[in-house]
Amino acid sequence: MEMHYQGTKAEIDALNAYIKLMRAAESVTARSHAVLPKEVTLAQFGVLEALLHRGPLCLGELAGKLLKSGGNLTLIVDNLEKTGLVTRARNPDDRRFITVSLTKKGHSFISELFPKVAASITHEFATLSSAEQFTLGWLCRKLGTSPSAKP
Amino acid sequence: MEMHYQGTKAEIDALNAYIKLMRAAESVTARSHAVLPKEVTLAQFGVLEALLHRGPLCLGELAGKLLKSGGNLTLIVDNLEKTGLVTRARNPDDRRFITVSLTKKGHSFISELFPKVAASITHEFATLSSAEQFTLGWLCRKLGTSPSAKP
DNA sequence: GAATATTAATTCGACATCGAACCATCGGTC
DNA sequence: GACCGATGGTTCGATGTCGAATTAATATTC
Repeated sequence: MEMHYQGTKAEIDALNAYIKLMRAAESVTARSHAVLPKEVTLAQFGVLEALLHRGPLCLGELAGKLLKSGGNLTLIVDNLEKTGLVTRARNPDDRRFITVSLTKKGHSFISELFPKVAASITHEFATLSSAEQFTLGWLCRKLGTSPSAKP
Repeated sequence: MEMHYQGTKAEIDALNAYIKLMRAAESVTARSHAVLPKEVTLAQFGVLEALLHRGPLCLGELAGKLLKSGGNLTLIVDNLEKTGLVTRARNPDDRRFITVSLTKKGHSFISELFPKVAASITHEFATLSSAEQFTLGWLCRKLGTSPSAKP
């Protein structure tokens, strides 16, 4: 939390904001996902949630949505398949693609779990007013989509 | 980015803010740490930075500062020791503690690297004004230190 | 239509990460 | 001074994560 670094004011301001940003992201995630049962990990929850709200997706789409590597998704889906929450199916039109779908068990599992996580996140954000949440979202959006024009 | 979930307004607002928070944290970290040479990972950089700015620390202190598990720190320090950037030393007063210190090589390495990362983070945050950075930090701080009073 | 390039997924090795079990050390108490 | 609980590190198994190499399938080009 303390800054033990001598830089310009711009650097100190940016580093302080960055540290707080990271701490907030980590601690909100840790607290709000404490409701996850031990049967699923955070990464697996992310896949199930994407499938619930967007329908069946192929592995590349999942990797894109979740900002993970392809090799990573292969493993996560492997583990979800082992526990019977999703299934793989080759796309007959283009046999390179493999579509991942929720099983009946997976659908009822994530349908029941997601509202609990949503409520938990909402509870965490309740320390901010609606306007503050909007401001936070706006600032984060500017940061996240920064064109990052290299000088 | 789109919300495919029907909840209360409070839930939708919170989830939107949460998604933007996570995306910002991930993308700023990814872009600003792209300057890291391939010899060190992000986790290793975190340890080196802590040692540079706070001096020698024992493993438990490192785990606390970086919010990582003890077992995790053992491995990260193992790898840093292999590449000769840090050393372990048992504390003679209390032989349970193991103090981790930068080697000469490690000190010059991180001393040279850190300013580059700091400049990169500053560059990423330059899309926000100083006041906006302060606001963002303040909102994140409220979120991160939320007492999370369970209802 | 056969050679080539592109794309999707998997595999693999290295590192990260957690949590639980384990081991060593210290600080009591009796 | 021997038991006993607490504390700090390590080990271990499972999962996650990346990036590079590989494989399978499709698209393109001549």
